[in-house]
Amino acid sequence: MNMPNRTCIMRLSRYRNAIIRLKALNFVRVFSDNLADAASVTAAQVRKDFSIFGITGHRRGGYQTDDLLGQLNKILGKDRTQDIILVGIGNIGKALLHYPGFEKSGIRIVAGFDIDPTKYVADANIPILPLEKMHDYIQTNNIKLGIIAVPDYAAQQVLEMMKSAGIKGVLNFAPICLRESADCVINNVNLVTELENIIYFAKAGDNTRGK
Amino acid sequence: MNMPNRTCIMRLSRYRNAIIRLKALNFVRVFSDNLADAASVTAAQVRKDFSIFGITGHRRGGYQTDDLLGQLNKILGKDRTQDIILVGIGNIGKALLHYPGFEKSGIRIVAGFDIDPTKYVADANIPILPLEKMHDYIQTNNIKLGIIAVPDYAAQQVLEMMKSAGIKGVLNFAPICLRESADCVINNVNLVTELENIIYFAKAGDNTRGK
DNA sequence: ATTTATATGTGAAATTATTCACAATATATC
DNA sequence: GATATATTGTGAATAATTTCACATATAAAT
Repeated sequence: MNMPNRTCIMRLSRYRNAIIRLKALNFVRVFSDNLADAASVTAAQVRKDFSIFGITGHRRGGYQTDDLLGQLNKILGKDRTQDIILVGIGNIGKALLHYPGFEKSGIRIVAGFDIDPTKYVADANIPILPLEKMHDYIQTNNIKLGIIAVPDYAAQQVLEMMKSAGIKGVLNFAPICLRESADCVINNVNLVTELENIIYFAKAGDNTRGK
Repeated sequence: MNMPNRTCIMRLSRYRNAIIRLKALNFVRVFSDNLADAASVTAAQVRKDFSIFGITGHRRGGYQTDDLLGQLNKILGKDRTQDIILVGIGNIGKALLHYPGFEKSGIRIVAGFDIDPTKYVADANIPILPLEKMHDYIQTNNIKLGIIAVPDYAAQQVLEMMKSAGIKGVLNFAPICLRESADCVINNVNLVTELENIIYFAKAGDNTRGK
């Protein structure tokens, strides 16, 4: 059995999104070709991805929509609520704090942290607490996931704090490339970089770019 | 000469970020190994990436920091301001509207659009206009780039409107995978998918995932 | 000026990811 | 029930990407 890589898991998420839409259209079963269209990949890729996880369908019968969704939910951790903390209640942080997509998807930001006292709101639905309290909070509540949305110069330090408290996975929006280590997975999302990418390829005119 | 792919351009952006930081530390020259560290790649990768663009350094002397930054700026479109429009003034849209990283990086959101009249602010620094006015605006101002931050069900339609008006590159935050076409580059950024990715690999424990 | 040490630039090799193609088999049809 | 048809599952083939490794050049040292 092959190990899935990052892009494979990303595709699984896309398949799941597609299945949810197809279920809403009363699809009882779904074919690799349908998912391929919805996720902009080939049907062979869909089946290969499924085979990594031992997901099987029926020859000529495709996949049972409900069954498939259940299996993807399990793989992607959708079988329970995922608690996560957010550090940096600035521009991006505030938007993430109230992003409805997270709640819809079983991801719950349980607390926010900042160094700026004017940001503190201890009694809110999602409390905003002093950064000094983060370590305790993580340990007391056994949090394993974090989002970093602080300025670049503070990101590395926040990461170290998170790791020392037991965080195992981080989504980083600070415009600096945080390095992942054996004990902590990192996903760097740099909004400027994403835009620079489309600027480049839009300028190039023809978009014959790879994956 | 090889064609650069998406990940190559993303790496170039990272190298650029690193160079800016190193310049602030008064580095006059920089080695592939330095950039590799900062961007979490290998030194050979850095040199291969540069060779695609004909960027050369000096054997045993590395790269002149200023010169290198200039070349990367040119490739990434930093030699001029990039004007871009934003559709969807919701949670994420508002954050992007005032994201300081864009301005710092020569990216200027020139107008926002929404279907909700309560969002309109015609006389603001960045005007928020009715969606019906987007087509004209794009053509009058010769805009080539757009950001989509609308709900999933509206994203495809907004994309079609953008394309018909002449947009050539789109950064999409709606949680649906928009398909790119020969005349328009698309970058899909799905926040939930990004998180699901770290949820999966953090749970897996060891993070021996590929690129 | 000569030597030495070190970093580049790049083909070749290795690795990783994707697509092809088809046997196996289940569904649908008659 | 038999037959035709469509879709899976997967090894093999291909393609893409990354790493290796070293000849080449150049900066620094003596």
